[in-house]
Amino acid sequence: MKDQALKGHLDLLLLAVLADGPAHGYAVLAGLRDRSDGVFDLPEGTIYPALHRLEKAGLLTSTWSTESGRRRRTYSINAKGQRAMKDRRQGWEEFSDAVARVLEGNPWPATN
Amino acid sequence: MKDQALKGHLDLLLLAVLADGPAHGYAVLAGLRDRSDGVFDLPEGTIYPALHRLEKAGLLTSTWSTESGRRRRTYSINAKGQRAMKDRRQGWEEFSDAVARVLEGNPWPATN
DNA sequence: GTTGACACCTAGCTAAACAAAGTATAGGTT
DNA sequence: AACCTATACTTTGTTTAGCTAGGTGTCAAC
Repeated sequence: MKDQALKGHLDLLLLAVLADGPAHGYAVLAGLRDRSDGVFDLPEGTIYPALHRLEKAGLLTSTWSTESGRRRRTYSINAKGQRAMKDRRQGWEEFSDAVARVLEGNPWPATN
Repeated sequence: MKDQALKGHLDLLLLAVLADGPAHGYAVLAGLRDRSDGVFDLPEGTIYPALHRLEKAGLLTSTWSTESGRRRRTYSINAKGQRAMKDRRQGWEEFSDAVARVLEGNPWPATN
């Protein structure tokens, strides 16, 4: 994947993964990789701070647990997060549609 | 449009506009705005440095002219730029397809 | 004579993704 | 026992591209 391509779209991806059910960071990481067929194989240094940011913004809540000796922080999307996801999803649609229109080419003769 | 959403995708948009024919910076600005139905209404401080960057990268060439008293720098996409555009276009497809897959939701039961 | 569209420029800021390091457990291999 | 890999989480600091906010100048309209 191209450098910088993710900028501004990661939040939506994380929210979308967590919208299917609570998951801990490492599972989100794996879920994102699998769902995107390997395109979004993101480093931990990307995903953990992003989850912290989303929790701080009040879109996620987290709870600690221990599964077979390993500490896990499980994130759940809340109502505010659901709303934010819908907003960002709409934003994504608008964005990608606009890109598509630009890529489609010029609808009027290139006079000037 | 969301903050940061453009990061990493602007080059493709500029190359796509210029692929329809040479244009000066301000015309690229307007073209992008029109083609995207106002979604990409970008400030000059975004577009001019980006065009400079692309020229420096050898994807565009520019020539100065004067049209009714106003200096214009007209940019043309060259062969290298055409190739770069195809690459980035493919990158965009891959990226947006991957986002779409993630947004589609979980294809397997959310056990774990 | 001021406003607004046209047309260009750049220094400096910001924020988000990332690299790179660290901690720690469990399980398998040699 | 020593080693490695996968799991699981954390944080500091770097990068960079878009944007803010200013600047220069022309022309037409009011």
